[in-house]
Amino acid sequence: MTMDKTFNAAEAEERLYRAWEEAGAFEAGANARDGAESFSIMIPPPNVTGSLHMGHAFNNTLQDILVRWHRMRGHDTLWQPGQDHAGIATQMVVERQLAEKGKRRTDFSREEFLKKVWAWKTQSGGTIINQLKRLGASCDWSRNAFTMSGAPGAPAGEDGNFHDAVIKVFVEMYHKGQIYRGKRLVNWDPHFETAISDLEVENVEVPGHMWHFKYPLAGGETYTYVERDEDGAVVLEEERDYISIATTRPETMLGDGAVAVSHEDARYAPLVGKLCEIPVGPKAHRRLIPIITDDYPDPDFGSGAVKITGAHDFNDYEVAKRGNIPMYRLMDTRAQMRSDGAPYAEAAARAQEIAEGADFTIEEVDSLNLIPDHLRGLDRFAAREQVVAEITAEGLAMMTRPDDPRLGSAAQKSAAPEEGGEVIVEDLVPLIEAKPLMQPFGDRSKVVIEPMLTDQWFVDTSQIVQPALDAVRTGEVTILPEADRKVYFHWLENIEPWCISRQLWWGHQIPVWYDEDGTQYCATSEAEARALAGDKTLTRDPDVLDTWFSSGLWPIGTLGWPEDTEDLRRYFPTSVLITGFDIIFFWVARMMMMQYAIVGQKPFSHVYVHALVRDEKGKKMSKSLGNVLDPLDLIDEYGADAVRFTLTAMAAMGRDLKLSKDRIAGYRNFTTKLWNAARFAEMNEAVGSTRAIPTPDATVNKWIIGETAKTRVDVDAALENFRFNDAANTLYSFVWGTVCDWYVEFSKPLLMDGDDATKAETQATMAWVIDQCLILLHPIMPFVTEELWGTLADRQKMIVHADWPDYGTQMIDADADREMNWVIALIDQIRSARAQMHVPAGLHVPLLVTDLGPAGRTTFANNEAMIRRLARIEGLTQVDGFPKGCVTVTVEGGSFGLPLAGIIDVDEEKARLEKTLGKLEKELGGLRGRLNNPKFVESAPEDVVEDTRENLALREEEEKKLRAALQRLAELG
RNA sequence: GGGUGAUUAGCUCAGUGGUAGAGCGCUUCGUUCACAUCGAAGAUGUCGGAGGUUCAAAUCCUUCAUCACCCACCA
Repeated sequence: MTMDKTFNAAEAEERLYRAWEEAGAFEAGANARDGAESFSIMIPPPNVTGSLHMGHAFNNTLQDILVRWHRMRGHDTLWQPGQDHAGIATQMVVERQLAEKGKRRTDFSREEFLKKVWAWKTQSGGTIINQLKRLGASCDWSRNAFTMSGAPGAPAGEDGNFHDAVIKVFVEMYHKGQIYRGKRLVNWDPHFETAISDLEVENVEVPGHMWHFKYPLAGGETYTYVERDEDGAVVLEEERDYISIATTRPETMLGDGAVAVSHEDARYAPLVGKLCEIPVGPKAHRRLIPIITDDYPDPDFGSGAVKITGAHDFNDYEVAKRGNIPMYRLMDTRAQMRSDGAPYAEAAARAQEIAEGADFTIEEVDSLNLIPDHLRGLDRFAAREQVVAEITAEGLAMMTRPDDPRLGSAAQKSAAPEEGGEVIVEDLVPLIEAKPLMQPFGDRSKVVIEPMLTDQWFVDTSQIVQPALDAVRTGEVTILPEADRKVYFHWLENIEPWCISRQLWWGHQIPVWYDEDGTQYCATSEAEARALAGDKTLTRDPDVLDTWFSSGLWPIGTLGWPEDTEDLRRYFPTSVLITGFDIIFFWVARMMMMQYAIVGQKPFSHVYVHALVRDEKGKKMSKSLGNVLDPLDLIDEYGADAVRFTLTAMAAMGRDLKLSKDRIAGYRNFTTKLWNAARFAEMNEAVGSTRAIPTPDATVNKWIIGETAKTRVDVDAALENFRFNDAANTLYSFVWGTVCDWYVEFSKPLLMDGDDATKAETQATMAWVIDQCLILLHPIMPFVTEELWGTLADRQKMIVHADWPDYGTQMIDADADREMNWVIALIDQIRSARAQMHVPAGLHVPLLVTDLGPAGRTTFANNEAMIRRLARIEGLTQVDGFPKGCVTVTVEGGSFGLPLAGIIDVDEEKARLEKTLGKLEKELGGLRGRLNNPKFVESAPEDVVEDTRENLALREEEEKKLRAALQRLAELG
């Protein structure tokens, strides 16, 4: 049988993966030794809507390396796969499909809609599984989990415990007082009409505008406004009948409950406790609001006076809570100005009573619609234009931008300096936009988030955060790299209540029922709630839970909790979590809190946080930039092994990796190199399935066994410490640089011209070495190694279950090591000299030697065939002195000459030797300088001093020989 | 505003106290029977600047500069 010249990845990968699956190679516990320790990893569940992107490829390659490594080591290994139901993202996909048919979600009942989502999930949810398989991920697919398995309405085949686990956790935490419902200001997404958490919004700065408006004082009252500079000198003093308010959101003026100034702001001190008028709305019903003090206003910013709109701004919300200021909600769920409730006049009248001190409740205030009738139903941005235009027309706008198209001609007039337009400004105004949603519809919704006062469910994180902090502080859970510990601590130490309710349909519906009076009944089922409620009519809370609430239970939920399962005992707590830095808060921190809160144990022992995959220019890959590299395309082009190896080799801890196709091509070449080394072995019958470590006589064979042992030790140490790139680079240089460049070349004369015994032991050694390469590479490059493993010999087991070696550095033969290093140095020197002297490749010349001692002579003789072949020389000739026109090379213990008179240029040789000498002298200078420094000899460790001395002696010897060679050249010239 | 990281060969990056490295690219040579997705040889660095600690600094400390990211953001 003849092997092809290259590995056909496209053909082999699917076949090999199928073979693994058919053999049950990835099942939990496969290849485990009796009584073996367990090793378990939970996959970060990709969104069920997702398709494999570079981040997944990176993340799962690293997991697969660890999993395959542990499995080969005979550990009881589990890689738990699964998908996340991804509330918003999934609902969005299905809603878009409906939109194409001109339908909306609300055209269907909740049950009908959910049926469609499930149908979509059943049909398309497996996409990412197949893509992970293409990458070679060795998950136990028989256990594939889903964060909504077992939910009501789930079709056949979607059964499981996850829903029950989620509900049980909610109920338990509710009854412990760790979950509560309350009216709070939350980030509201007006497009999806749901609350989202702080983590799901992104602050972006866009050019905006800050308006300054006059709020007239009640009853036409006036005061003296005095502004001073830093030294207290008066810079402005004038009578005013208004207070100036700056805002970026004029439309929210309709909901102002007060104006706040700093306690220390002398300018406004006379006004505190008085009323001012909101300069918007029908003149007959303008509302008056109190001027109060609070710590929040900064006297140096804007006018120093802040309007307080508790229902639509996070800072105002805090002020309003402190000062018992009513919070008037202005918009509906789509962020359009409210059109519900009583007419404006009625609401405004009631608001006026409240402003003047009447008692009120949050609910009552929330029911008041303070939108003037002509603005009702307008989009918030249209309302803003309208409000600005109206105020401006009244002459109450102080500063504005004359060219602002939203303002119209009235604005331009009012901005004229003579009419009190003080300064023309354009500020950067922070807006809050929705974060990018998940794949495949990755573009952000672009909708501007509206802070909205709504009833939501919260986890009181302050009650459950402590164990999550302690675990990392004490080292019970380790986080790598170190820098990410700080990120983790910082967030948890400043944690806010976690809003877990979402106004969606797709998700775990909150297990709380209300009776007519609004009393809550939290229970695991409606029957249970009914039992609590007696004969009252119950309605269930329509909200669903934040996706991260359920994925926070991923470790225990996938292992069968709340049942006390065998799996939990075997695989929990899990060993390692491998994840991207972008979900430390979303997921890692929450899993920590939740697992401790529910089962009182850590979810995992180690967290390895990896960085982002960027494009070759260092840009984040994004659809809008068009710089996305699709891992599946790359796998098609270069093979999964090359893609995996590239990601592994670039996985330096804590640093983003810039991916380029050149790099992948380079590692594809590496698979070809490995393939051809194996092909060479096969052609020379250096193959076999023996597992015993060979015990050869030939030095070169002893040497390569020691090199292999070093490599195994280094690879294990690297993987033990999550230094994936070290593992990859160690293997790369061993396979290419040591095995292919040297050992295979050394073996050729032995295999072709050696005696039978030498040939046989070399075949055996090479077979073993190649097998070791395959085994050690298998976790990183599973496909090509499995293919070669099967091609080279009949095996008892596939390589996926091959025994990971445990031999160590005791296999290094120090004499063999020294000898081969000498041989390699000699060959290097001769090659280098030949190349620089332009000696034709075809010319083999004798190697002359004057001063090689008996030991060197033996070493040379032992390896003569190899040296002759690789350095292209004829035999060794003892001479009394080198003839004229001889190229000289020096190695430890001797100098050699290549008689090339008439072929080489004497001047070139002289230049070459002088260059070598120059480098040598620089080095000698350094060495001598150090040894002449008494402090160095005193302070440096003994072995360092000793090494330096030895090195100096060697270099001095070399220097002598080089000088002699130069001397001969001089005589010649 | 707070925090974290980065700055090393033309490019992308390893390298946490002891003689500056890899891959890619570049130059020269090579059709020897594993591999041209290859081989051999070669050039290229005041390790961001400035101080300091040390016998010894790319590495530790201070400071500055530039870049990146994260968090919180003044109405």
